[in-house]
Amino acid sequence: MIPTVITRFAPSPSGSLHIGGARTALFCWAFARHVDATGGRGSFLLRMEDTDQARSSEASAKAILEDLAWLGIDWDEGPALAFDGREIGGDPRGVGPWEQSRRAETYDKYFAKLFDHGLAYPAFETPEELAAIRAEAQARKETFRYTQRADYDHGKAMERMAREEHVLRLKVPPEPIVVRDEVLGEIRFTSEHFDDFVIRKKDGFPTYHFAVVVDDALMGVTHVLRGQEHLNNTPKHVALQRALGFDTPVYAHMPLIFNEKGAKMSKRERDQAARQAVREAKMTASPVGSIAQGEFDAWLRDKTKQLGHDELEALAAHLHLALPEVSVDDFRRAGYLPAVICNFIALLGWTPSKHEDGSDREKFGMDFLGCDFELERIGKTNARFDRVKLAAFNQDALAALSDDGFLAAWRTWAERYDEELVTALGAERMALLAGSVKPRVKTLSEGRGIVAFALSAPGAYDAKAVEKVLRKGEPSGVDMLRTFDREVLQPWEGAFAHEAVEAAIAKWCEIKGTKAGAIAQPLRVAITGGTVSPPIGMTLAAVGLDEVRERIARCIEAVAAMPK
RNA sequence: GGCCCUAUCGUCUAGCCAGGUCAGGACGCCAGGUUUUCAUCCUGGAAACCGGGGUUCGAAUCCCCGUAGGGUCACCA
Repeated sequence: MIPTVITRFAPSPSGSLHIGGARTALFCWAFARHVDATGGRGSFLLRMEDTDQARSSEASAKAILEDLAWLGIDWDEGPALAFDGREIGGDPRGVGPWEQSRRAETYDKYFAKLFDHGLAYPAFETPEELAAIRAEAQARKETFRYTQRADYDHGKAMERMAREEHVLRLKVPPEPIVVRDEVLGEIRFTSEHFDDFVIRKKDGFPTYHFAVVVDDALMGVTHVLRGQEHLNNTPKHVALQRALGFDTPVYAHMPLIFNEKGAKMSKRERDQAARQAVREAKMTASPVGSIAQGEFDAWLRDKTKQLGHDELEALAAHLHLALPEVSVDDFRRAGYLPAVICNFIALLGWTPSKHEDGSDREKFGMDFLGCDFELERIGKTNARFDRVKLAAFNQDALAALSDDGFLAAWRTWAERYDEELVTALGAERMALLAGSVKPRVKTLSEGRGIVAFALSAPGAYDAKAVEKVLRKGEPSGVDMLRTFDREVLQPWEGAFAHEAVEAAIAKWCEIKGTKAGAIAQPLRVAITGGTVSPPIGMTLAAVGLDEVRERIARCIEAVAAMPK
């Protein structure tokens, strides 16, 4: 059965998949699934726009594929990828290849068609010449538009083409173009606002505008969902479709995702944050070995320059700076759940249907999104990316997991991004602590902080806690620790398990006629150095009997040595 | 600067298209409560229709003008 609706996501493999791209892909995916759910047949296809030879890389293409797959955004047609037991992609209709760099023959055919019909013509100005003309126009406060020169001579142009570098431009007819957009309505562009734009670069590759129109048409794309930054490109694409005799697909331009500052979220955000911190710290020498001084200077001066991921992380660590997550991979490393990311970004610019009882819906999974996604509920206003709310969503989702489910997610994450934690903690203690970590973290990466006490003895004791919990009172906390150690820990028999410890503490307190806090807090300080930790039984069990007694002894000693 | 888009709590938004509700929800914030700490959890609260004109008995909702924000102006995509 031939799909009735075909959507596509066509990233440029020149970096990592950022959150805005992920949302575009998600909406394209969701719309295709929605068509499936309503009796039609939808297909979501993935294409790589790699016509920029200098910037594109295969590594980036692969990473983008993986990021999408990890998010659960599977493409029906496109590059093949095996991920997590799923076989994604393929070419059931035979409309590939999916990399534009491999479609040169196809483009050449359509270039020839346009050229033969006099709808495209060569131009010989160099980029420098064009830049000069633009600068002149700008000095006169005019906008430069390229139109065919009055003295254009086709015969001469043909001759020059054979021996001179040139581009191909589309001869755009002087008529207004009305774009029908599913989100924004009808938008009228008058002809004086677009020019004879380049469709083939001097290296022979098509420009984005040309490739996108040809590929969308040949691949049967029926619905183009993309960000509003493309709105001004649309009349160009429509002009091209007319020249080539293609149908115009349905367009839906969605609102942009903004950063905290209210500007379009950009891949350069992390570098900007780091650069600002460096300036504020008045740092001039590269503090990280892997960043050469020359590179550091250039990066500091040129705000378009980006450092490698690891270099940037190292620099941020040196500055004690938390870099904002921008790409899908950033969020993955930080320990956000893919379903939460999808849920959250779906809410940026789109609203789900209400619950049956009329109340607002906010939390939902991919299955629901695939059924519920309708174009008419896409909004028009740009949305600020609220990291705090995303974190709250992630925390809720984590908390909703069963203990085993959380453990699995935590371990999978740690095995990939914090191998040392897995080794140091061990499978058993990780399982023991998972239930305590679960309600205390917003992201999986925060787990390490919660279990830090189990990894090593405190290096120092919080002064305030020592004063309040260990020194004050009669008997003092230190006295309580001594007695507790002597009466409960020293004679301990059997497994030193969470519940057993908890029960022993409760019983001991009853006998002593004190509140549980009177011993729990001193124990916390002795074991962790501070007053905050998981339930006391769990805290002790995770550390182990011998180590607990050792830490108590060391704490008592340390407190005695501390100044009052 | 030209063109294009947009405008409801601090933020994401419902309500607008088919004018009439104390303008609803979520995150955050504040105040209580539960709890051996922290976190979780529960209850309550403050918090918005950008401004000005119209149309109308009645405007967040329709129209116009301002203002503000954003996007875009490449041989990048």
